[in-house]
Amino acid sequence: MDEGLVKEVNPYLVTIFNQVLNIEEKALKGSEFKDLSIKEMHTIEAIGMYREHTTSEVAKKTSVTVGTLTVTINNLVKKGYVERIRMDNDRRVVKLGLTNKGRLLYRLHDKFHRDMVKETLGGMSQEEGEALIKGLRNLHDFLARTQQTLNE
Amino acid sequence: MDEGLVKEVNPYLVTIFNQVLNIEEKALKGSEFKDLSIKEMHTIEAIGMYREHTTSEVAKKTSVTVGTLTVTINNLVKKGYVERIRMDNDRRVVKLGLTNKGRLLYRLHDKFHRDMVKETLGGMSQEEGEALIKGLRNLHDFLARTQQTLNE
DNA sequence: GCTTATTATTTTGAATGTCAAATGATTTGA
DNA sequence: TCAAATCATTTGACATTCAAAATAATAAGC
Repeated sequence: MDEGLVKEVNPYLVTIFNQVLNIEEKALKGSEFKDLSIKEMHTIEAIGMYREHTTSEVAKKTSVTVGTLTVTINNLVKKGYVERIRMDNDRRVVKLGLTNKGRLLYRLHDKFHRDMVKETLGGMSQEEGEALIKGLRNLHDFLARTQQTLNE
Repeated sequence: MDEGLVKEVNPYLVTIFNQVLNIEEKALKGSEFKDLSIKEMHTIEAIGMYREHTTSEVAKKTSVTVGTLTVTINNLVKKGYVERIRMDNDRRVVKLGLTNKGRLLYRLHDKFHRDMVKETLGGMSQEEGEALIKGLRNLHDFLARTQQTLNE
């Protein structure tokens, strides 16, 4: 593999990271959902459209402790985006779900992501698109392995 | 462009973001630089190896306010990674530079990024690698345009 | 040369995000 | 039954962040 490509990929990755976070933050602040931070947005994203995730699961997905998540959820419940449902078969367990307001926001955010990806793939052929996916999959798998190693 | 690809790219991007941050955080904590957070690490990355960036420039690059950056720099100076040099020709301006300790860390972090990218590109042909770059470039340009629009 | 505006940075106060440890509630298993 | 395990919440201490105000230096206009 050409060393020049390696040099080129790195700055793109770094910049893209910052850009995405920055844009999402600004888009939120300019919308009807300005009472939310980007962290809260991503918690809503992790909860998702279907009431199937427990506190522990969402905490793992967002890489925070359950204690931190509980605080976040308290705020989101207060603001009307999330609801807690305690399970009847095991009353220790709480499932998290989005309210109608939460769902509306979820779809909006999802659309932003879709548009971003569509734009990325726009002007690429089917073959190039598949190569991009392959690259992302490689990256994803490498990261998963690395994460595994660090947790041992 | 195939709609299926769009659906596949999105989850990869989201997961990759979280993975990278998580791994970098853990790698730091397990190294001799455990007195640094991931945010501080990225500030050092933005300052770079050559003493040429002002406070304002680095703040813009890392997407925080100058006030926030000043606080961060205060800590990094205290910990011995960064030094401030006030310019003689315009004494309002402060240029930020890395100390030897800072440079050592910078190179270590840079190596991590390079390994990550090498692994990503490993097993890909030259053509596939170029497609990945093209995708990243499209994404980067789209984000830059979006950011521009939001700032108007 | 003075006054005013501009530019660059720092300080401050308030809100949010974070973790580790302690606590509460419930279930499981011996 | 009751001790241990599991799931979630609360609490206390810091870290991170921004907006706004304060400070400082320089430039511009008269």
